[in-house]
Amino acid sequence: MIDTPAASIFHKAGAVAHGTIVLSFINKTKPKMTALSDTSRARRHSAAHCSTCAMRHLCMPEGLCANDIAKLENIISVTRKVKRGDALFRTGDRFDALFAVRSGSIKTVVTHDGGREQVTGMLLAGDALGFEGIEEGEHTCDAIALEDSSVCVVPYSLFERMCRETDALQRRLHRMMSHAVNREANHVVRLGMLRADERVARLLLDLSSRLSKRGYASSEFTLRMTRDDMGSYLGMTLETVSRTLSRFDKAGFIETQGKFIRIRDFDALRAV
Amino acid sequence: MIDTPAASIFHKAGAVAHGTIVLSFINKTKPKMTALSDTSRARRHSAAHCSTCAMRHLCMPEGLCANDIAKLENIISVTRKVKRGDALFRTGDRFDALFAVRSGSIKTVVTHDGGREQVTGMLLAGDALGFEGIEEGEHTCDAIALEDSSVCVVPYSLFERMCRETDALQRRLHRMMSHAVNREANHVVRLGMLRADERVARLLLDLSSRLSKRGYASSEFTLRMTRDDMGSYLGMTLETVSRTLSRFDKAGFIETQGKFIRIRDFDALRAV
DNA sequence: CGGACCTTTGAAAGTTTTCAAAGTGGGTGG
DNA sequence: CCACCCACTTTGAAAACTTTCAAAGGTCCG
Repeated sequence: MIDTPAASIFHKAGAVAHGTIVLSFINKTKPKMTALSDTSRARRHSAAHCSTCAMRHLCMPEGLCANDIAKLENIISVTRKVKRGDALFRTGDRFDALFAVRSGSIKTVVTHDGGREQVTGMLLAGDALGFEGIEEGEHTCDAIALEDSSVCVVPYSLFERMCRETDALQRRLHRMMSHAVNREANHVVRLGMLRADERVARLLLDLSSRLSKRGYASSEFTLRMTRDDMGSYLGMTLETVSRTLSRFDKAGFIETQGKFIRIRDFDALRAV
Repeated sequence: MIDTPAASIFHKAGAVAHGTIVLSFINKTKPKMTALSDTSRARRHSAAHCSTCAMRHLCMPEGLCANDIAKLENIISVTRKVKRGDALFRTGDRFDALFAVRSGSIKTVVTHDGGREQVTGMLLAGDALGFEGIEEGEHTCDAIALEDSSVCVVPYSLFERMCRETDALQRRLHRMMSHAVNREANHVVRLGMLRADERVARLLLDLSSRLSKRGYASSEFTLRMTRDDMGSYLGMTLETVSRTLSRFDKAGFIETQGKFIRIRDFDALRAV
């Protein structure tokens, strides 16, 4: 597997004022075609390691020639930090870039007329977002950081042009958009066919598998979202989420302690 | 608005054997840059008129130069007929083309392990489908015709190449895919935040508005789907759908007679 | 015209929400 | 450093909503 050491493409921005968003324009360096040498990086805390993940989806030049890589670097050279609770973008904001989560996690939220909110997506490091904005040139949901996070910023018009020049990149973009479609479709099925406890079980298994793909333990994790977020995402109330987790705990499927979750019986969860 | 008379690009295939799918390879002719002269066409029955709609989204060469139009014609020259109940594609089928509904209507269905089915989409004339297949090169749902229908077939690899050459086409593809994302996201919201009667009301209003955009009366239509399909699409049982429609009827919001629906009070439906 | 499929309606059972109240935890200011 | 406060979580009981099971009527296609 070809990789580009994270630090060589992405650099941390300087100090971040409280409650604000910082754009950091940074130097780029040539990526090196070496295997990941420092595997310990993947074990470090979420906020530190995940440019590796982001790159696997969006930034990694797999399948691109040296010339293409150089062009890609020119485009994806900006990162942006979002503090917990702050918005990466909001409904109605002009769409001009796609984003890839480098570190942290982000939820997407649609606000219904009447103030009720629905969480439509949970994005982890490596996930791409923003595709919903292409259609009308405006974002159609809010993207809110669940913890202090950073994202790659991919200016859309430049990226679009590059996709016209490089078929490998075009293919990647199309696959990412198709993935976004499938992500939503899976969510529709989860909401439409499953009962409350099945939905909660699926969410836990989904998070577990996504975290393990990112190099974390699959059986233990700390949720970044509240019960309210989970309920909103799963189309149920926070009380029902809480009760369901308690029941799973009592049944021995999981251990819960607030936001910390340990899965003790994967098969039982799958069979719920 | 520039249009391309439907008949000049799309030709009907010959006889269709019962229960089978026919691919019709057809001659292409040069599109003419004239306004739609026969407006009565748009008023004819669903099964007859809708290539005009399909073109607006996918086939219409709006914004393309003459040279590009010629290339586009080469690609979108195949139509396919699907008889009611038959599949345009099934889960696991190799993905090699996108489709645009020319006439009729198609549902997309995901089959859960256990036999239960969930309808994830209702496509009318002009709607594009198949984007879910790009990610893995295999379709991830079944597409079943709700009535005898026909679709434009857009070979994906050719189309992809053309999008690289023509930025107007690329922009259109990206918008269509973004639209598919938003379509699913709206469905997620419908399933996650609304109660049964709100969901039914929304579906009626949604169908009404989509049909009226296609030149049909917005207040009267004949559903092509069964109560079971509606229920599956809305994440509820067919009995609840039926009861809800009966209640709307008694309340004077709509008139129902089996699959025929007349909306009498749009505001009441919106306020449900 | 017949039969298969679809729709309607009722009543009971089951699931989820709502309302209410108490308990927990973590971060901040004193 | 601790206490307090605010936001989050847990749990209970009643109410609301939806499904399930059952049976009868309709409709449409071949």
